[in-house]
Amino acid sequence: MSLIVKQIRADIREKILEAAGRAMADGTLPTTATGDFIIEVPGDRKNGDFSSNAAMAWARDFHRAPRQIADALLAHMDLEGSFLARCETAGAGFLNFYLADSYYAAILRDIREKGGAYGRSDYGRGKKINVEFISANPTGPMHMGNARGGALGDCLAAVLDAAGYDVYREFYVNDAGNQIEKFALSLDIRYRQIFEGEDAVEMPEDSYHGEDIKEHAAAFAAEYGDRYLSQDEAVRRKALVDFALPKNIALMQENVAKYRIVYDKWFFESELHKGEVADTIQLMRDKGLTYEKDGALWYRATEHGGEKDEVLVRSNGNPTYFAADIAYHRNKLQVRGFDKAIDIWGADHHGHVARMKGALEAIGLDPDRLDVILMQLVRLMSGGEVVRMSKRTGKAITLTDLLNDIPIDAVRFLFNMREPGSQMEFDLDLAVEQSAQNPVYYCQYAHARICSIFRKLAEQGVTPRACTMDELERLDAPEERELIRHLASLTDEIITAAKNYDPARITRYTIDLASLFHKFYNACRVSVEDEALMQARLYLCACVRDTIKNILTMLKITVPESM
RNA sequence: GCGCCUGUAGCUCAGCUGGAUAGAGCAUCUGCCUUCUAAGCAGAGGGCCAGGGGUUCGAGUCCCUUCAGGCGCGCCA
Repeated sequence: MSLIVKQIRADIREKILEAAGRAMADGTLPTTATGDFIIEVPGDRKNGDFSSNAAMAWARDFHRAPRQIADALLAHMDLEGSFLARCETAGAGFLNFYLADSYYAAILRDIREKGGAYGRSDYGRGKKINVEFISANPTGPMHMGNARGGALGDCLAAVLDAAGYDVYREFYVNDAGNQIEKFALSLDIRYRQIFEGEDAVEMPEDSYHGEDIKEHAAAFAAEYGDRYLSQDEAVRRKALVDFALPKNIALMQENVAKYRIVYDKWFFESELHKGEVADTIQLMRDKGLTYEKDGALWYRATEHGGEKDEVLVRSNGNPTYFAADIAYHRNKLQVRGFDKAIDIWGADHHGHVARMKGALEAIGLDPDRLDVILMQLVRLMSGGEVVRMSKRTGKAITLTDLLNDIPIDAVRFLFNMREPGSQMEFDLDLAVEQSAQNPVYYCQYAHARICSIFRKLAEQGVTPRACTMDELERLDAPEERELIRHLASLTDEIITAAKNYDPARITRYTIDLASLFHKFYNACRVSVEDEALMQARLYLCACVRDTIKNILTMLKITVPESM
C-alpha cells in the first residue's frame, strides 16, 4: 500500500488501542487483555472509509455488549494528528472512520512523486524467488495449457517483482530421460516409414503420433536421404534427436518471446544428469532412504508421507523423472540458494506435489520452501465445441497457432482474470472476434482517453502544472473521491496479490480503476472555466494514466495513447 | 475405492481471509454524443451463495456430511 495508506491503517489501529487504554484506565471498561481485530474498507461507503470490528471482537474479552464497547471507545477516541476526520459507531458495534480532505490531496502528491515506481514496494526485500513455469515438454508443440501457465507465471513473477522480491524466471527443459527415448523411437519409426512404407513399421500405442514427428522425419530425410537406414539403431536415433530437439526448443523459445516472456534461465535437465542426479541419489542412499527391489532402486516414500514407495532408478539403470526432479529442486534450493521455489504445474500433476515435498524433507530441505501452484487445464472452445488437445492424436492447438490468431494483450490479460485453480474455458471465437468487449481494451481505452484529454487541452494552450494541496482538495466529487481511494490501494493490492500468488487481483484492480475513471469522466468535465479546478483534475488524470501505464507495463501489455 | 480442485444471477467470474442490504462484466430491455474518444456512462430486470447439519453476537467465507463436475493414484513426465 502506499505509505500513506499503510500509515492510515496503522494509525487507526493505534487510535483504537489508545482509546481502549484510556477507557480501561478511567474504569469505563474493565482492564483485560484484548484480542486481535481488523481494519477494513467497508463495501458501502456510507459506513465510512475504513471500518473496524474491534468492539465486536472484544465483546468476550470485556464481557460487554459490542455496542457498549464501541461507545466507550468512541468516547475515548482522539484523532488529532492523523488523516482521519472523524469516527462513528454503527450497526452491531462497528467503528467507522472517515478520511480528511487532506488525505486525498496527499495521495495524489504521493503518486506523482513516485511516478513509474508507484505501486512498487519493498515488502519482499531480500528474498530470492525462483518462478518456474511453462516447462513444456520439448518433444512436441506447446499447447493452450502452456499458454495459461505462461501468462500466469510471467504475471505472477511481475507481481512478486513489484512487491520487492528478487525474482528469477525459469523454464525447465526436459531434454533427457524417458520421453526423449520415446521421442527418438517415434522419429525413428516415422523416418523408416518414409522409405519402407507405413505398414513396414508400426507406431506403438504410447509413442508420439503427432504430425510434428512426421515433419521432423521428413525434414531429416530431405537432408540426409536414406543413409541412416543402414546405420546402427542407436546412432540413427541419436542423429534424429540431435536434429529435431534443437528445432523444437528453438520454436519454444520463439513462441515464448512472441508471448513477451523473458526467462532468466532455460534450465536443461541434461545438465543435472552430468552429476547432480547421481549425487542426489547417493545422498538418499546414504540417508538410508532407499532399498533395492526387482532390480530397481526404490525410495521409501511411505515413510515420508507418501502413499506408496517410488522408483528412483529403473531396473534398466536409468533414473526416473522423479529422481531428476528431486535433484532439480535440490539445485534450486540448495545449490543456487533460492529462498523459495514456485512451480506452476498442470492440475494433472497434483499427485506429484506431496511426493516432491516429502522427498525434499527427507533430504533435509524445508518443504515449505517449495510452493506449487496447480493450474486447471484449459478447455478450448470453438464454434461451441470443445477442441481436443491430446498430443497423441496429434491434433493439438499449438501456442504458435494461438499467438498468430489472438492479440497477445488479450491472451495475457484473459488468462490472468481467474484464479489458477478455476477450471476455465477459452472461447477462441470470442477472443478473436469480439475484441471490443474484451476487458483489456476497456482498460487501454481509459488510458487512451486520458491521453486524448491532454492532447486536446494542449491544442488549446493548456499546460498541466503542479497543484497546491488546496487545489487538489477541491477534487471532492464522489466520483473523484472514489477514484482517488482506489488509486491509493494499488500498492496494497500488489502485495496481497504477491502474498496469495494471485495476479488475477491485479487485472481486476485495473478493470475497476478503468471503470472508476470512466465514471469520473462522465460525471466531471476536465476542461472547465475554473483554471485551478481544471488543473487539479488534470493532475488526477495524470495519476490515473500513470497508474494504468505502470500496471499494464508490469503485465507486459501494450499501453496505447490513442485507440 | 482413496486423495486433490471446483460449485455464487441465463453465461463468465468477484466477494478484501468471519462483518453491515451478496457484487461486477457479458447477454436482455430503457435512456445519454452541436463541448475533453459512445471501445464510454446512467438505469431496470435477474439469487434457497449446489443440498442438509453444526460452530457464534454474525457464515457465501470455518467444521461435518450428501450431491454434481474436473483431475490424480505407472519402473510416464
